[in-house]
Amino acid sequence: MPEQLNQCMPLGKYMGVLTKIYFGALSKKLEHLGVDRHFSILKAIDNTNEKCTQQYLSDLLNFDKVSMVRMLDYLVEKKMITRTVNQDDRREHIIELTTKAKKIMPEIRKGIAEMNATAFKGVSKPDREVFYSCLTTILKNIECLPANEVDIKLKKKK
Amino acid sequence: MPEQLNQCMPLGKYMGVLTKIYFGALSKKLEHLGVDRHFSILKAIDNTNEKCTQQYLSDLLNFDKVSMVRMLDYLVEKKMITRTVNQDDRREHIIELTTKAKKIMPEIRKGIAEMNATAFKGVSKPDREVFYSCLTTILKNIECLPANEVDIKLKKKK
DNA sequence: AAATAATAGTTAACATTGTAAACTATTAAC
DNA sequence: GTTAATAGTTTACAATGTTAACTATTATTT
Repeated sequence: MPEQLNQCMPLGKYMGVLTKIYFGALSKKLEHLGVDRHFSILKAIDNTNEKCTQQYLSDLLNFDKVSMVRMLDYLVEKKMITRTVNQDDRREHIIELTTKAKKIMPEIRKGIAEMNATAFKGVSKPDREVFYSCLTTILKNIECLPANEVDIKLKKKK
Repeated sequence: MPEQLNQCMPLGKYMGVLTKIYFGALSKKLEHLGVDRHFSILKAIDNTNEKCTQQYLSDLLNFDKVSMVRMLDYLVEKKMITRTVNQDDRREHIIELTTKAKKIMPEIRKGIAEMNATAFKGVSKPDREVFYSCLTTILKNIECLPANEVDIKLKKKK
């Protein structure tokens, strides 16, 4: 059992492996749609009721905007999303799912649900709630760093 | 609060930022020793009583062996570790800290402890225990995947 | 004992993501 | 109306992951 958080980093890596596993078949069916983060992006777009801009997605999923541009380029190329200029604020691009993407959303949701079921097998519901609550606290703590500790610029939004 | 694990991935990324913050000064003092994972490696070597081979470190810290070679190359270059062939099994290399590295271990331990204190601020001890226990279960669940789901090769050790 | 398989480590090539800087276009603020 | 801020893009570079091929050494098999 890890004693310190700096020994827990493989979680992200392993979840990447899980994603590959649960979306392997779906990925092949979709001309090898990238598997690592693209499914999370599609789900996030689908979940969003308000206008979905690239900045919004970057903030929500915590990808930097350069990587977001690259990933959205990829999804456009794969005909999974469309990018249209927002006429109310022409700096923004509205991201929307194509019909092709909408059709596979049920499979994506199912894959993500199965992934989570596998990960949390044997963890009780209350424990799971504590886990997510801790995770939330940690993420908050980490984002709100004491100003005296640091190069402030690390805290600033890019 | 995240509902599903695939939305929690920034934890690893943020911990990287924290590492940079808590080791920024130390890093500068050490001719800009890389900050992201090198401190964890040094701590792992220092913690190890048994013989410390590259394979052992890869397994412990969950870095693949190619990356481990690169990072150890870097640490050798920075004169923080030595690599010596194990005369009992000449395939293995024993990794040891140099005196230079041993001297800064207290600072590294302090930095890691402060990092964890920051991350867990406001999380009760029992909750923290549940958190780590969940994390352990999740990591176990993810490593022991049901064989019918997958490309078995993903499970194999590299 | 010799052939074969497995292990530890290395190297090269490539893909992905993060980061920083410079840039355009557009909107907001003074 | 000038200046500042925001959304997005592009380029270049660094770090890590992945695969495959490779050497050297040790263990296993026959």
